[in-house]
Amino acid sequence: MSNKTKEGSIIEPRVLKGFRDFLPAMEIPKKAIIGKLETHFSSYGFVPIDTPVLEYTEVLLGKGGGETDKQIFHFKDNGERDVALRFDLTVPFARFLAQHQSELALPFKRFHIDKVWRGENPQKGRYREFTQCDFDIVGVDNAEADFEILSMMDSSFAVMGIEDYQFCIAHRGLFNAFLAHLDIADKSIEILRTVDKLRKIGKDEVALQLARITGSTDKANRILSYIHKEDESESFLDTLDRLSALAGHEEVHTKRMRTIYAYLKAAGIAGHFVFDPSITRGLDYYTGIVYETFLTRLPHFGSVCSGGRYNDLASLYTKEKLPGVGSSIGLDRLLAALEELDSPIVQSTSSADAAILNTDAASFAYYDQLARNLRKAGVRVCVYLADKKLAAQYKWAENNAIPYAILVSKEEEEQNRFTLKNLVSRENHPNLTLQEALPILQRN
RNA sequence: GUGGAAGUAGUUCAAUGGUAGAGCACCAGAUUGUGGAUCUGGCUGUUGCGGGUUCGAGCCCCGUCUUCCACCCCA
Repeated sequence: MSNKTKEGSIIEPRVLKGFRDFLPAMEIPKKAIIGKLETHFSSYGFVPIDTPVLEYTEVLLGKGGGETDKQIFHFKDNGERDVALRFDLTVPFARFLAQHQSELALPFKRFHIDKVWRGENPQKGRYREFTQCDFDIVGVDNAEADFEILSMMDSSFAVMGIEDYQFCIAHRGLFNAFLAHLDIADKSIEILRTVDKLRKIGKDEVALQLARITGSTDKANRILSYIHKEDESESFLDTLDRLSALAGHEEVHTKRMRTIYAYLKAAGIAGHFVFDPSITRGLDYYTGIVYETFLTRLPHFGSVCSGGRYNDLASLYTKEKLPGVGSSIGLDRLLAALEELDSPIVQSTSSADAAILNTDAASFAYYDQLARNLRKAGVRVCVYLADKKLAAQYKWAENNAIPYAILVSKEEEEQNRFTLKNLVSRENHPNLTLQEALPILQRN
């Protein structure tokens, strides 16, 4: 294989707009987070699944709206089939459920961490290829399932080591009941999209746009009073009462939200959740509770974890009733935000706990044996493979964020001992046995 | 997809249309194989890419690619 064309010119190495390579400095923390989430999801009894990256276009476009159509990567495959890259993990999951429902025991709780593709124009924290971490519960439509998803969102952020975040919750069903009460349910989608911009363009501009959509200043003001809290400190339950009254004393959805909040309270995590009636979500398939997550120090980055209840999604593919609720962490956006914040989470890039330096190439077999013994004890260790001056070897270890060097003199080799050197403090621990070295290495 | 801004060495930044520079980083050596000092030398580069105008383009014009911003939408 050659990287040259027939003319002998070198092909410019490049990747598509919105697509990225991951160097170890970012891939290591990314993989670490994924590992933590997988362990965490499993601890709740969620199970992993996988689905194809490529699907029939009609399967993915079944519902979701015109915007999805525009953003989906689709093309003809070599057999002239109309195919598309998955736009999210939720729609393929609905297809998966319809296809395998006889093999699944409901309620079914699954997680799925993988890449999705959208043909949007990229920006910081916004890519054409990105990883979503989905977790969903299907087969039950109740407050307990809604709560468990919210509870897992909260504990997932704790597990990832992220602080300063806020979950903003609303209820699509309650809002639709409110619109029906105002007799403008037919304009629902347009209104939802305008309401969603409150955070960005402010209430005056939203009021103007709503008046244009509904043709009524009065209705626009009533929508505004629904989505905009005059009193920022209004409590979750007070907001709920106010919205219920505005929606003509709506009962069903209000009661659901009350129960969910009671569970959050009992679990001691209610403080991370605020009722934000302006959260509506752009995707059309949500029918109940919806939520977005913002990092309080970087709100303009947008939501890093969103989702909601979708009771009719699987109805595209089956007559069976398969209500679901779920959430998705936007891992790439989250990593971009953590990088922006100089978070220690994206700075832990060490490839090993210790490097055995090459002070005598003739001793390689001994170094290898020492490395094997350390690995058996659970230490991540590598042997420096080139034959260079020690200064270069220290530099190499430092560039790889390896905290300890291991040096073996002739005398130490004969006694099966070695010197451990802390590469940050440059402190030496000479003449150690493996057993003596382990506690020092394991402190990290 | 639409509109705007930007793109120079690995990186941070200079250069009126007139010969591509500086710090840091990197590599080699002085230097002894347990490094952060100093000195010497070196690569720092087809100025994102391709055309055009011009005696001459990093600079002006057109196209294109990428990044960033806004719209749209979203994780």
